[in-house]
Amino acid sequence: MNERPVATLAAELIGSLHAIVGRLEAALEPEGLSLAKFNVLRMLVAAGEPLPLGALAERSACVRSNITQLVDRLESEKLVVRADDPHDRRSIRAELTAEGRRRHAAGVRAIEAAERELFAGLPPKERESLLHLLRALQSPP
Amino acid sequence: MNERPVATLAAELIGSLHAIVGRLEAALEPEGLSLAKFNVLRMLVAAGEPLPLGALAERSACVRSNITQLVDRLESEKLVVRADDPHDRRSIRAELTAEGRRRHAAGVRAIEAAERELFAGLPPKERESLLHLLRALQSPP
DNA sequence: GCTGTATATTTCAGTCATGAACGAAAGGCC
DNA sequence: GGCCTTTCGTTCATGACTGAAATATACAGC
Repeated sequence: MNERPVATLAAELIGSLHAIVGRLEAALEPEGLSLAKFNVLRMLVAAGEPLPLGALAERSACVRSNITQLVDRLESEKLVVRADDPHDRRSIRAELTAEGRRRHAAGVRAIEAAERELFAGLPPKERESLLHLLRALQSPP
Repeated sequence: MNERPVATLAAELIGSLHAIVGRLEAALEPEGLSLAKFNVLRMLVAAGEPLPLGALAERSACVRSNITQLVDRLESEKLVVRADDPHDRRSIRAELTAEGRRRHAAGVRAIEAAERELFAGLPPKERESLLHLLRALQSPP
């Protein structure tokens, strides 16, 4: 007779996850970064080379126009530059600047500290469980 | 030597949040509602009476200006109306319209279906575990 | 070589969110 | 009554995100 728990669960999940995002965002803020901007820098560092905007959109699981604007902002802060792709004149690649690398490094430090603090109260075994449970939610059998 | 798992967990949490929100949002979309708008309607129905915008902001854990705009949109769709508070001339209360109630009811049906589907693969016991783990994350000991 | 179709980015309009600054009203205090 | 501070809602600027429409280039098939 109790239809409520499911709804309560969803609301709480969203609330908890929202709080986590907020903490990470707060950790990045002193470095002048947002999670969105940091993620773009992170992908560029991981790739080790300039990436076409479409690739960034794909890896971020977001729409292309979002990346256009995100890169606009990053470029206006001189963290990346837009560079032509010599092999495809439609394509534009985002390339890290030296300052972009520095900010990324600062971001990594900030976010790792925040994550250690965030997960400090959760033993590794329980972290595993949490991961499994969340994954179970995403792939309905 | 492996510093990565923590970061992976956080990324995964954020991914899950996005996935869950996305599914609920998609369920609401055919009814012409977003999660944000639905939540306002939900609070008004739960309260059983018109609520001051400040109260809505507090219960949504968001800033007041956000509610101002949300109520602007809801009002332009004729789902709520702004009514003066006779006891406090600063205060403005959001009041459900008949259409607002109908849309809320439709939203409840849509979102409950989506939530049942979302949690179908997760036995009740594991739902509890998930909740406990997330709560443990929020209150560092 | 042209034509059509697909791909890559941008632009624009709209939603949802934040924070600072503002005007209006309420309430406490003397 | 007249001040001072707080509270309430709004406005404005900005960020992050979406989806539709426009533009430019690439490429396959004829």
